[in-house]
Amino acid sequence: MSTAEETTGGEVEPWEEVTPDAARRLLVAAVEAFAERGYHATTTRDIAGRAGMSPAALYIHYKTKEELLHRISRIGHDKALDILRTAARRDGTATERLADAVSSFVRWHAGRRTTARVVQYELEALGPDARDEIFALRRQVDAEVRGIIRNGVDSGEFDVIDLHGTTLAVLSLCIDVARWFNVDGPRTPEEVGALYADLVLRMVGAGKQPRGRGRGAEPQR
Amino acid sequence: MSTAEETTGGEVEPWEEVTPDAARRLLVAAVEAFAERGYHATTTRDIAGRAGMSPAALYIHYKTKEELLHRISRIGHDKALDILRTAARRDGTATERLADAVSSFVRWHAGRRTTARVVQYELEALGPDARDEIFALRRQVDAEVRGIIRNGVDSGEFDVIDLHGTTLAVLSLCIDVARWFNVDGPRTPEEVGALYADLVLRMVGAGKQPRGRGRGAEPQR
DNA sequence: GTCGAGGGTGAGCGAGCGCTTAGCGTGCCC
DNA sequence: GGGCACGCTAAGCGCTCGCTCACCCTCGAC
Repeated sequence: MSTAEETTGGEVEPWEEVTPDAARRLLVAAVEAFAERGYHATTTRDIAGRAGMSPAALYIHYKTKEELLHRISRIGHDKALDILRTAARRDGTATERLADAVSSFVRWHAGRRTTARVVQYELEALGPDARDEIFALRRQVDAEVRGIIRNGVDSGEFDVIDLHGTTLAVLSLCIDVARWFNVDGPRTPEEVGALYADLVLRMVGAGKQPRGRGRGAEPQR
Repeated sequence: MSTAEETTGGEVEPWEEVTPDAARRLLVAAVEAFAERGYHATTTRDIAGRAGMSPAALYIHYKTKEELLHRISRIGHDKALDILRTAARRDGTATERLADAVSSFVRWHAGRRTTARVVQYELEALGPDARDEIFALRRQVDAEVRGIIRNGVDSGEFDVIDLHGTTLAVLSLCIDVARWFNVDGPRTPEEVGALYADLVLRMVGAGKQPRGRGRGAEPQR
C-alpha cells in the first residue's frame, strides 16, 4: 500500500471471476456464513437467505454445499499463492522479498479475514479429491516461502538452523492471523503486516552480519 | 535439552479429575471426535459409540453436548494456564523463563494435539456464558506471557518494540502448532518445542547485547 | 429375600437438515 | 405472438440430529 513496489495483499474487487451474478452472491454469502459459524454449522437455507434467494436456488449454480466450499477454497488458495509468488519473484535481496512476502500475506489474512478463515480452517470438510487438489496448492505455498528463506541462507543474509522448521513457523505465524485478527480491534492489517515482517526477519536472523550482498544496502528497518 | 528443572508440558494421566469412570470415557471420546471432525460435525451417537455406550448414556452424565465441550475447554484452558504459570514463576532470567514457557507450551500443543485442537479451535460453539468464562482464562494466558516478556525488556535482556503485538505473535505461533502438528510426522513435540523456543528468543531479540548470556550460558542475577 | 438407588438401554419424538421436483414468470428468437 | 429455454420458487421427501422416556439390571443395606 505504501510504496509502489510492494505487493498488494488485499485485492480490489474479490470474487469477480465468479459468474453469473447470482452464483457470486451465493458464494459471497457462503464465505460469510462459513467464516462466522463454520462449514458444518452453516445451513444451505442460511446461505440462500443471505443471498436473498430461496433455498432451492443454490442448487441451480452449485451441485452441493461442498462444491461451494471447494470453489471458495480453490479461489482463496490461488490468491494466497499468487501473493507469495509475486513477492518471491520481485527484484531485491532475500531480506526485502521475505519482508514483502510476509507483510502482504499477513495483510491478506487480516484484511480479508472471512475468506482466509474459510480457506485455512475448513479444509477438513472437503472430500478426498478436493482435499488432494488443495493440499497440492498448499505445498506450493510452502515451497515459495522456503525458496526465499533458502536464498537468504545461501546469500549469507539469514542465519537459519532448521530450514523446513523455520519455514513452517513463518507460515504458521501468518496463517494464525486469520484466527485472532479482529476488524474492530486496535490494529490495522497494515500495522500487523509491518510488525510481523519485522518479527520474521528476526526469526531468520536477518541484519546481523550484513555482508553487503546484492543491491539492498540497508538490511532492515 | 531437557533439564530436570524444565516444566513438563505433557501430563502423566490426563482427565483423571473427571469422575466417575463412565463420564471420563465419554469425555475422552468427545475430545477425539471433536478434534477429528469438529464440534458441529460430531454426533452424540458417535461420542457414545466411541465410549462403548448407548446414545442415551451420555445424558446421564452431561446435560447437553455443549456441556461436554465446555468441560473439555475449561479443563484444557486450566492446564494450559498452569503450564505457563509454572514456567513464568521459575527462578532464572527472563530469557530462560520465556524459553521454558514456549517449549513446554508447544510440547503440550503438539503432544496432546487432540485436546489442544478442541481447546483452541472450537471456542465459538460455546454459549455466551461459557464463552465469557473461557475468554477470561485466555486473557490470563496472555498476561502470563506478556509478563515474562516485559521482565526481559525491563532487565535489558530483550529488545522489543511492540510489547502487546509481540506477545500476541508468540502465543499465536504456539497455538497454531495444534493445527499443523502431525503425530506421524518427522518431528517430535520436544524437537518442535526446542525449535520454537529458539525462534521466539530471536523474535524478542534475546542474547544480542549481553554477551555470554542466553541459552547454555550460566545465568546470573 | 426385599427393596431402593443409580447407571444403563431400546425405542422413538419433534425438528431441522441437504437436496429434489413440479411448475411459474420472463425475455429472446422467429 | 407463439414457443421455449432459463432462473427461480413453493412444497416437500427421506434422513439424521439432539434429546427424552419408560423400563431394566446390579448391588449394597437391612
